[in-house]
Amino acid sequence: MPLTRAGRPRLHDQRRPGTTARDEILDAAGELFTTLGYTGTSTRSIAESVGIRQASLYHYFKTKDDILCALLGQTVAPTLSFIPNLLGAEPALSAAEHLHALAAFDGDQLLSGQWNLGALYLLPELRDARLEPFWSDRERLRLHYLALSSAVVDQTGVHQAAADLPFRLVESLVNMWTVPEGPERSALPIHVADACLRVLGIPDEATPAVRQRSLREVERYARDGAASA
Amino acid sequence: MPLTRAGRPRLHDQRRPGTTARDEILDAAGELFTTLGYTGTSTRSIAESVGIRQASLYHYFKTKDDILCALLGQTVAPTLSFIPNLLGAEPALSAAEHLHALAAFDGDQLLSGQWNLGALYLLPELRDARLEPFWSDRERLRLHYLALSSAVVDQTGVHQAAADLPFRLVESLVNMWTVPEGPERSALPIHVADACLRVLGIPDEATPAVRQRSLREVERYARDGAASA
DNA sequence: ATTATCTATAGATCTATAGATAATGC
DNA sequence: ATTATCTATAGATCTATAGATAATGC
Repeated sequence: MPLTRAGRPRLHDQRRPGTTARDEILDAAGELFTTLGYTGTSTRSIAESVGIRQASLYHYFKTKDDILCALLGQTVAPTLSFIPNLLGAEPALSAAEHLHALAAFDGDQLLSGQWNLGALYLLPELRDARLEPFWSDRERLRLHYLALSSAVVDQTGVHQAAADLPFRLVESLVNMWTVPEGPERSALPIHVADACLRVLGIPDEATPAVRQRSLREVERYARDGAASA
Repeated sequence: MPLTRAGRPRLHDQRRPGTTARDEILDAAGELFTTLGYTGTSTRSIAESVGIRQASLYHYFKTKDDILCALLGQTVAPTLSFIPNLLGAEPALSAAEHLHALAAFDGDQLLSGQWNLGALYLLPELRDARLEPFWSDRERLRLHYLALSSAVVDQTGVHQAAADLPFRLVESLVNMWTVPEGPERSALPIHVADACLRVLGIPDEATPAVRQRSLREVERYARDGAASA
């Protein structure tokens, strides 16, 4: 266990959490990209915020884009890999239960990170072609929400136009980062998941039963499923 | 009626709609800021897109910020000035009717412009102090949604956490600009307004009556109110 | 004279690369 | 030898200003 690492020493002590320099850079970039935007954040400001020189970033990332891609990879992927788990639940989940569990898990992902990484998807410069893989992941997620919601409105009789709204409701959690950390904020994802049901025409009286089954699946995954993945 | 205007002639013909150079600039900036972001748009690209030289922008706007401010002024203000009209309706509107009308009008504003100007509020660089007046206008609007929604959930028994969601649902229309222009898209604001009621616990069966009264107020304003303002 | 544009440019960035330097590891 | 950092810098931007120029208006 070396007391110091190989390579020329830094001029400044570590300022950012993370066991590797790469993680320190991603932490700084996560904060700056989400607060100042991608183009609004210079590689120099990232480096300063880590406590290294601007050129040293390029030892870990080929371009500024690469830093953004590494951050984006942390966002949609966990929710996408949660989906097969819901599809395989025994006994099978109803569309409403599946949707509720998805919304609760996804919402929790969006709010629980150190920085508001979900907001990166709202940056206009992200529409660029080089970032297409991340958009198509997100689009797959949206279509999954849409299919589940569509099945629900078929039963409740609410207009099909409502089927896009659960995805939008969960997405809007990225605009709720102003809520201070605490029990109120932690409860937001479940309130939003409940709201997804109401917006599709499921009466409020029917939600406790759906919520109970849904949260059981989410917690089971948090306990077993994620560990085995 | 002069055939040509005073001042040195431009090198290129007009490319942008608008009767004044200022409007041409705002049109170009509206497109570029909403698609590439604020920092991602250079003053040179705005000028090129208008068909003038970069320095000529500064005859109309003191700084790049000034261009953004002029665009932001076009967004929240119309909805805010619609509110007194709803408060003065005779006979008085119920909270649900008032909320529905507000959502339908606001949603229509967000979708009907030439560019997706509502998305400017999602740009992270906008959090800056110099743009504070626009944020506080938007916050006033949010609190109005919140008060109305709060009154509705008091009656339906749905959890208070739902009271922030109608504002978020309407706001999410800025992420629906991908829907192609046509009847489906024009119907979105009303579907979202309906969804605001369901999310607060009003059953779908009760919405047609609310919608009827709400849309009567919106149309009355479109006919008389806005003209007199 | 006034106006709206133009050309030219200052001075401050910005990203990325080249290559030196100062540690550890073998 | 390998690694992680550093210094230095090229070349391409970017915003904003100064001042020339080519119209109309009186």
